[in-house]
Amino acid sequence: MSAIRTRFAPSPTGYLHIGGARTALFAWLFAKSQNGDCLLRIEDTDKERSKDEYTAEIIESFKWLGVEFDNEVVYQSNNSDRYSEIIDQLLDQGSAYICKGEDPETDKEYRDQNLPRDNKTVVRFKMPEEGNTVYEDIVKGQIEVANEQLDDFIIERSDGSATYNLCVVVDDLDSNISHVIRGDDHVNNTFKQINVFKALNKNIPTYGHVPMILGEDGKRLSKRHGALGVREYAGLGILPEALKNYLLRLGWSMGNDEIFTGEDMKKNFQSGILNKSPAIFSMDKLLWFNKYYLDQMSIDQLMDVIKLKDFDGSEYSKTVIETVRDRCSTLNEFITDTDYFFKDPEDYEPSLLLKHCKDNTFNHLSLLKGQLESLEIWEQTHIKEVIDRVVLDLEIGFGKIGLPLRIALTSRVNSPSIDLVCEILGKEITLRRLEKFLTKIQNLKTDQ
RNA sequence: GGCCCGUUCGUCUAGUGGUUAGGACAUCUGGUUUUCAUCCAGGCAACAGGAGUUCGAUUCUCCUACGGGCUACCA
Repeated sequence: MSAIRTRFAPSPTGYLHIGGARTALFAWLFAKSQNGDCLLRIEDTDKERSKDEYTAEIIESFKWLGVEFDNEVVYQSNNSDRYSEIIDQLLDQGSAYICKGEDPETDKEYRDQNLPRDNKTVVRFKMPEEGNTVYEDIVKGQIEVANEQLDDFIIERSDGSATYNLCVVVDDLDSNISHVIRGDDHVNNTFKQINVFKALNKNIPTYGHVPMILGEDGKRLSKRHGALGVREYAGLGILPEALKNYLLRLGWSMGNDEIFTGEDMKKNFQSGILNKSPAIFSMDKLLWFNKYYLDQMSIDQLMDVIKLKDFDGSEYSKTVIETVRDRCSTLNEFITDTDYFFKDPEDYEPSLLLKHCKDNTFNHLSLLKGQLESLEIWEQTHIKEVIDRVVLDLEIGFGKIGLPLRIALTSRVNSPSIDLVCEILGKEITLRRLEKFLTKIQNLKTDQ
């Protein structure tokens, strides 16, 4: 009888950012953990700022995140007749009044005057003038405000359209919302909405206000400090599971546990607790979660989500992924850190050459190249033996020859073990790159 | 300014009227690694301040400070 039903109600005036995504996750989990439904409602009554493309982006973002809403998406723009109906009812029963839309205090004079409606007037809701409005918040506990603090707020604009605080109540009513889980920027609206429910003589839903997310500098999250859209995290190479897990842990906890997969979340959400205070976003920790989920994936799964032409399912591409996976904490790093496995370095950082190629580097590398050419079994251990021997013979440190070799083959100073890289690349490609590199640094020397 | 809410390591947090205040991320130090990363071991680090209540408060109450939110014919 009292089925759990929640909703997430964004206004399509921008992309879905992580704060909204987290609020939605909590509303969704609250319902799903109790066999309930969670609806998506697009609050597009602000015709100026609402855009269809944002609606599409929001829906896409949730699809990616793996948050699936129930029933049809509700668009407030479709419900204007219904809002007018309720406003008329409120007017008829004396719970609202027509006024000139000046400041709330002067408008109050029209409370009982029955002004004629025209295209200049607005409709205000009559707030109780005495007593308190109190409610029990699921996350914050009891919250109370004196009614004298509350203004008679506008429910119908001069153009005849209904405003937010009225639409919300009507839609929550019509959708049979049992629990309103939303951001705590709405606590003050709750007092207004509760009084509308009362005027309508309807049951008031249970409210739960989750605190906001703050940027890394502790300030309100905005585009300037890291309030990226959900889709942008996807672009950064973050896995949806990781973002979801991180967002959950930002404000929700169950003992000392950190890892919660999609199923774990639903199963345990009721056993955990929601924090009352705002939390600061940390990219470092998100990345840690991302690495964790990356580690759980098989090579085939990785190949599937990376979506790079070079990762074609061949043994070679699998080997590449296997050898670099420890050093990657985002999907994108699999792409940017493996290019040298698929094509010869085109150019080298001049500063790199300058720093690591000294006078005798050419001779050292030439010697090494000669030794590698005559190596019959092209395997890591044998390649390592060759390098070790050359290092020993020349009485130099490994870095004197290993680093230039790494640069020659990969064009960078960090890579997996260079002997392993040689093996994976194969003898032919290794020698080819070495040859090209030798020519390069020889010219470099004659240029000087 | 008014109103509402909040405050445990740098960050996310666990926890209790009596605890060596726990974990995770970050950081630092070792070990592994010829580089980087991974991995392993260890270290540093917190109850905002002041009054009460109490035999005893991080935990309960009040005040202050600080932080966040709201204060639209936006949502």
